[in-house]
Amino acid sequence: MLTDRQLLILKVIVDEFIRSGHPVGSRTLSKKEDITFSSATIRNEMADLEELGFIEKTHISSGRVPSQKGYRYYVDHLLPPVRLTSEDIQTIQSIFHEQIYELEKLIQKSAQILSDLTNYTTVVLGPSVKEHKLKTIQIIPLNAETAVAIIVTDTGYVEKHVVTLPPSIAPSDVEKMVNILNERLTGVPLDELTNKIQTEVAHIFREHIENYDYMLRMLASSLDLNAPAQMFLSGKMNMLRQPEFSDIDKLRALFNIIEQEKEFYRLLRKHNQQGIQVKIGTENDVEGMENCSLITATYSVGGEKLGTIAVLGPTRMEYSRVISLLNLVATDLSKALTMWYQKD
Amino acid sequence: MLTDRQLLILKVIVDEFIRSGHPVGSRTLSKKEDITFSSATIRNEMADLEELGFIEKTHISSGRVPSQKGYRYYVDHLLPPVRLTSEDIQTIQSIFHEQIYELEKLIQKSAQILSDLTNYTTVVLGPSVKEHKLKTIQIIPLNAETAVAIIVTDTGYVEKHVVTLPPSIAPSDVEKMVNILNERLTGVPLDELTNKIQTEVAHIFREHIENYDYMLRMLASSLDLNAPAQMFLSGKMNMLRQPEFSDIDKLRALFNIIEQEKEFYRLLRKHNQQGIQVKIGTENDVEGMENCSLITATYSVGGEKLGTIAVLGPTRMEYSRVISLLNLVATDLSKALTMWYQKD
DNA sequence: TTTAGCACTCGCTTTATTAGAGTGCTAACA
DNA sequence: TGTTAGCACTCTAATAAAGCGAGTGCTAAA
Repeated sequence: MLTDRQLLILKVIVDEFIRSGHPVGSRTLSKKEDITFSSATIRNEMADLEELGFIEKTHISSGRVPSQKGYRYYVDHLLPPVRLTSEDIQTIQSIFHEQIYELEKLIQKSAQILSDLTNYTTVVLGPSVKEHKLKTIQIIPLNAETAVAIIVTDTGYVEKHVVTLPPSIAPSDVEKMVNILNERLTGVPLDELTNKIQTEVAHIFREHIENYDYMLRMLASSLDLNAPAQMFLSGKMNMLRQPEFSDIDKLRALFNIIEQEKEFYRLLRKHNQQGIQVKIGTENDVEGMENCSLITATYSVGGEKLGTIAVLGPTRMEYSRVISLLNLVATDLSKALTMWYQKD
Repeated sequence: MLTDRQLLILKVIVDEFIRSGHPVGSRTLSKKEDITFSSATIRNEMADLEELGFIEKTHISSGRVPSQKGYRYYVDHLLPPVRLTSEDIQTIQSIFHEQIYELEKLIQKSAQILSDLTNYTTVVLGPSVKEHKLKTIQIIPLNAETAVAIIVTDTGYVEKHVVTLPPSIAPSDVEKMVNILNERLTGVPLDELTNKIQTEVAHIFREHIENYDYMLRMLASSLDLNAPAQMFLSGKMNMLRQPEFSDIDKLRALFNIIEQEKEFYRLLRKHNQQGIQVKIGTENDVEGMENCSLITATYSVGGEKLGTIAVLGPTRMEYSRVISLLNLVATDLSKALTMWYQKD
């Protein structure tokens, strides 16, 4: 539908606008090396491209700016193949060459490096803990009334809850309880714990433990992991550098969304298939993100999706570079995690 | 040195400037209810106050603005006694009436409520974990190579480290080790752990544990709590509302400081005596905080300082209100914590 | 000592002016 | 028929000029 020349012009407009941030005029365009025809010709073509909705004017006699549709087309069909500099590659691989033993740290580091390299904001949705398998439960009494319940998973994830104990409970009962729990529940995925306790543990408790009812309720409440999945954010402040957010009100609107985290959680969860996904402007379907694009990738272990890693920037984003970087980080992260999980 | 009338004028200028954010002129002042004399008189007095350095002009024919010295005098001698609204008081006390069993949550909540009520940023320096006493150490093997070491203190604080085990170690040895550690170290403050291990535990290890050397080093590294004390921040984005930071560059400078956390840590640590402390502008001695004031208070248990809670805002801050709120929160937090600790 | 009055100073807002970048259209050219 | 040069026109952004208003300092009178 679009001629080669139109495609060329569209591509150069987007490239140039991403580079400079200013609307692109026909004269500027005609001076680009790839362009062999005159500014008048370009003007004609631009009029067509505008009619088709790929580019827009900011005012009647201004240069052109890519529309959302234009960005979409650019991302889908015109992305220049960007080779990352070896510096970038090295920076990224350096984190994965270090021996890092903590999942959270590794993820946090990935997010940080990505936001540093892109100058945008990075969001990572951590692996859902629900599928991790219980390694051990410990209940450690702190004083007469309270104890801290600690759950450790096979991935090294640790969660703690401070709980109140019934005043009458015997220390030996707590110990007995913990033993029963570990005996029965080790290896069970966290999201099945509550169930399993009801079906398999409850009746044993009933036999052996005083106050079993109270204890069961306590367990249920502290095992009910309301924390859905950890979210890691890095480079929030990079948004301050983007000229599209030099307006303090827009900035505030955006930060509101970022700080809420809820929306992001939804957006990142949506991404289910493998590979890179680019959502431009209103495609995100979040009020206040009309001027933002979100590029997401999943990371996985042995083909099974673990979480999502994403870069948030203005629609005028360096798509090509960000996609390449994100791809690399996601791949390396997946590799690192696969190694990690294989140790079991 | 200052006449009563000058004091009155200074006070009204500061109050009015804090309220409106605009330089205060003699005519505006003369209309205030407390003021019984004419604008010309005020002009004369203002000239004197300016000469003494308490107020400044933003330009030659502008109204007056408090200087840093002016704020200082105001805070030291002219603070209007503010009675908090009962709403404010209720809001604050509501958090402390709930039963909250986790120290971190309680502190985080205090910070949040304070930033919500003041519309400024709140920083809390958590209790230094170093003085907490060890309740138990657990080492939970995850797979052949790694284990997670968990430290629990008498306050319910939990810290974890993923560690590598030497391939040759026997599970029974790990168990033995943990037993020895708990036997010898329970009740020892965290910052003495390393020491105690060297003096009391090392030789026992030597007798009973293979690879004792490696294990000791591992323990040392995972017990060396480089985390000095947790810092909780709340309401960072409130700074976006302050007109003094409508300039994006100033905003960025400030956020840089806030995100670094290092400076704050230093500032909050400095505050050692009891009571409220107000640091205005350059008194903070941090580049980029010339336009900010920091109001700090300590919270404590039984008279012993545990941590610091602070509100950061522009020099044009509602000192009176913030001081009252901070005072209340710090007091209530101390009470709540005293209750908490008494349970032992 | 206080106050009224007045000349004067600036910052801020509005209005004009201009330069520059860009467009659309037309007519001529290959 | 597609391409290009040329031209009139539009609009922004930057700069200058003008007027308003809030405020000052000084003087002289009460």
